[in-house]
Amino acid sequence: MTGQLRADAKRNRDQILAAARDLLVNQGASVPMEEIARHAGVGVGTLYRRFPDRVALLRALSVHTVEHMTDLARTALRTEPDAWNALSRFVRECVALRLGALRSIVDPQLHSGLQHSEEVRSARLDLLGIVEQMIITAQRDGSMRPDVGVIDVAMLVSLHLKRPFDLPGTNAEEMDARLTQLMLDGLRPGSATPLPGKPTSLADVDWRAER
Amino acid sequence: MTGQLRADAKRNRDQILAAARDLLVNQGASVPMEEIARHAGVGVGTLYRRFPDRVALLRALSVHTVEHMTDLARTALRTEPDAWNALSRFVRECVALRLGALRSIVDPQLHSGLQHSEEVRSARLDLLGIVEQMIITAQRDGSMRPDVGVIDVAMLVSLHLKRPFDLPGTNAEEMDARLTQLMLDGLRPGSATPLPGKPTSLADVDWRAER
Amino acid sequence: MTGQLRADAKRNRDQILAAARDLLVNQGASVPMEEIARHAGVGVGTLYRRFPDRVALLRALSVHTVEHMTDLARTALRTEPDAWNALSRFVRECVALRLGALRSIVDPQLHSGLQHSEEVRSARLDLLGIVEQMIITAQRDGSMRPDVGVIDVAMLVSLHLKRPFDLPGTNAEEMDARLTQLMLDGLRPGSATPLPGKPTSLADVDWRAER
Amino acid sequence: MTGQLRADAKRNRDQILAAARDLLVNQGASVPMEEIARHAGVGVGTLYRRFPDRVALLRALSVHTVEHMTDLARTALRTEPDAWNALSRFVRECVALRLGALRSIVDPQLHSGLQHSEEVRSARLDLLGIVEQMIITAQRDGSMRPDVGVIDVAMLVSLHLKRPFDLPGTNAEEMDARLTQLMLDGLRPGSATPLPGKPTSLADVDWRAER
DNA sequence: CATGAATGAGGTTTCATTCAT
DNA sequence: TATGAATGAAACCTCATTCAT
Repeated sequence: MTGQLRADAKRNRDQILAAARDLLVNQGASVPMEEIARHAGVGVGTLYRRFPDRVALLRALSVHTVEHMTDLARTALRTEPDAWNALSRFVRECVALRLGALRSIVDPQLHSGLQHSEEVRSARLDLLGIVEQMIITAQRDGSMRPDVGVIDVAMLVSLHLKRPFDLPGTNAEEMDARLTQLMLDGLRPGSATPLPGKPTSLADVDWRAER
Repeated sequence: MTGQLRADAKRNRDQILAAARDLLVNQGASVPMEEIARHAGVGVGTLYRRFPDRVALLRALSVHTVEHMTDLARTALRTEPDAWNALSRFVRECVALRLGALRSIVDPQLHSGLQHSEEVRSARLDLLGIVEQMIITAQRDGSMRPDVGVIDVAMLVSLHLKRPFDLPGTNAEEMDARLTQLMLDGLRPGSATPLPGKPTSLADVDWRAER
Repeated sequence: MTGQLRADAKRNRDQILAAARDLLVNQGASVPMEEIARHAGVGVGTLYRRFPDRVALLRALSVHTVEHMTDLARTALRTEPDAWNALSRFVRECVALRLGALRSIVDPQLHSGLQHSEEVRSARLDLLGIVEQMIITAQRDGSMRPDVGVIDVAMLVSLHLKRPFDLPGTNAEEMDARLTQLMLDGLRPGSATPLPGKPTSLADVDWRAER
Repeated sequence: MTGQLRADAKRNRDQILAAARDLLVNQGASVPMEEIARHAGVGVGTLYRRFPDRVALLRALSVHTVEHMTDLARTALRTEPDAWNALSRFVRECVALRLGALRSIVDPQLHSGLQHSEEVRSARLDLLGIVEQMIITAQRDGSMRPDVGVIDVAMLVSLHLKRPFDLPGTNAEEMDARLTQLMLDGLRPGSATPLPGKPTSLADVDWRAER
């Protein structure tokens, strides 16, 4: 009985998250709460009942998205023949789905770190752990240049989550695919040029300090 | 006397543009006009005298920035030994100066195309013309993969103008440099993987239609 | 079975009234209905089933409180040696219990008279009747100045129901007691100064007109 | 020239404070900001330009009012033949003008101490200093009971600032005057009954701790 | 009948823009 | 001409009340 009610509530919650994701990705970080509510087919009150304020919504969205990415990563790792293929499939999927909580939606510069709840942080660590594993294996296989680390890849991906602009004579999906491929090619050993500094691994980051 | 006034006016205009750039790049697209005016050391009234509204300011800023980029490109082309070096230096400089971060702020998607004044368009064409020239030459030299076009490069650069996030254990400038290098390596022939679609050249774009 | 239900219902009602009184007295007139419900350990729905709206709740609370005051008055009259002692004990008890703080919360000025249900009015008349009786007797005894009426006393008491503010170096109960005593001393014949106007007795009030 | 502008601004500020006082006194602490603005004849924006938020407005109102009271006190002390007369005139004037920032408008219980800016505190200390001086002198003269202190009087006055409710057959001003007189009579030596505790003087209060 | 989810009107606050000085 | 005050539309958020389960 309560289960029933919860079902409705859950559906609403999901619709809100979906609407928020759509609008944030397509129209930028300043979409009015009312518009999100409208798109989700609920009243503002409902939105605010689920998410006490804008930041809470963004946080929930982050977690949700990162978890989705983690699923994709795990599946890729399980399904693809080798680590490099897993990584590149994962990256392509993230870009195609514009799964951007890694950074572009919940932008540190814009929201000054408010979103760094423990929940977000730990979801992110899970994900990055898997990606790092892919990277290490691919490097061991010789299919990836040895001088890059998870953080390099994470940032690269997060940059590519920004939607490239539409130009007449250009197709958005194709553009995405091209740019992603160019990025992946840059991670290959073939044309590697020495990088300044050292790769940062997960262990190198002081997550505590990440204000 | 008018000369005096003009000088003052010019100084005001420049201060406003500088302040706007700083604030927009560092604090995001929603900086209030009043804050821009304050940082420029003028009243809002003065700001509005120079730029009739927010969009006009952003447009002016775009033009200004693109012109700066054009200077850099020309200089690089003149100074560097070959086209590839010119291109990579140009790209590095743009990223380091975060030039054109405005491209991402004054984003077609975000600001619904209002900024496509003739002025912006033509400044941009100038710039892209030079870049395309660099690309074609570099490709002829064999120092750049042949399957990319200006638009690919422009979008790639524009993605990299987004400031990567700060992580403890990471240095922002170094990070910038690493990511830029990875991007440039992806443009080399060494590890080129076939790209979907065809490269778009300047001539392929129907600039009229670019709403 | 209905008996059971009734018992439950009664308990709910009482819990709601108690919670409402606590919160209204301590946190002011703007306590949300949801918070009252929560404190009473019921859902909002239940609260609204018992009291159709906020005003109805306040009305019920008024009646409840006034009835409690009436009990105190009757008991004081029965127990104390004389009318003055009865009156002062009654007043002290009201202040100590902050009874009728609702009078000030459910304030005619504040809530535009909505609460003047017949029920409230008649409960109030009962109470004031007893108090007037105390006053008349005390005045006859010579223990109270003759130029004050029930309305004076009622208003005086109602003013003292406002909680005095806490100051470090001050004890709230003691402060209450001191101020109440000062008020009572003012009602004595000892230092009486002529008052402007005439005392108003119950009979002088046109309760019909009290919108 | 700026002086001119300031003059306008000043006038607006004063109108806002006046409107706020009226509405707060007559309609309670929850008057909408918009209504205050409307009554002051300005737009909401103007109100918010002068007072960053509701609390700031209340604070300013407090200071303003306390300063007015201080004027009244000083004048009374200068004009009246003795301290007791000065004190009672001062009290009567405060009540008549409903000058209530001492406590009833800016209610600690309602606004949880936010209003305790240094400005308010010091204005209040000034006022209380003068009142204490009146009290001490009056007590020395034998015209006031010796067992009360400033804090007693301050609280008494603050209680009386609440507007007594209108009853048909009753005149508000007269009622005010009667109640005030009763309070003053309670402060006389004539009918003094021992009070619990000790009087608190200004020096006894730890103003630092007054959260 | 109890519950708590949903609703939306209304209050608070911000900010682009206009206008008086 | 520069200034900053004023304006009001629009965003954010709260809460009284209704309604589905």
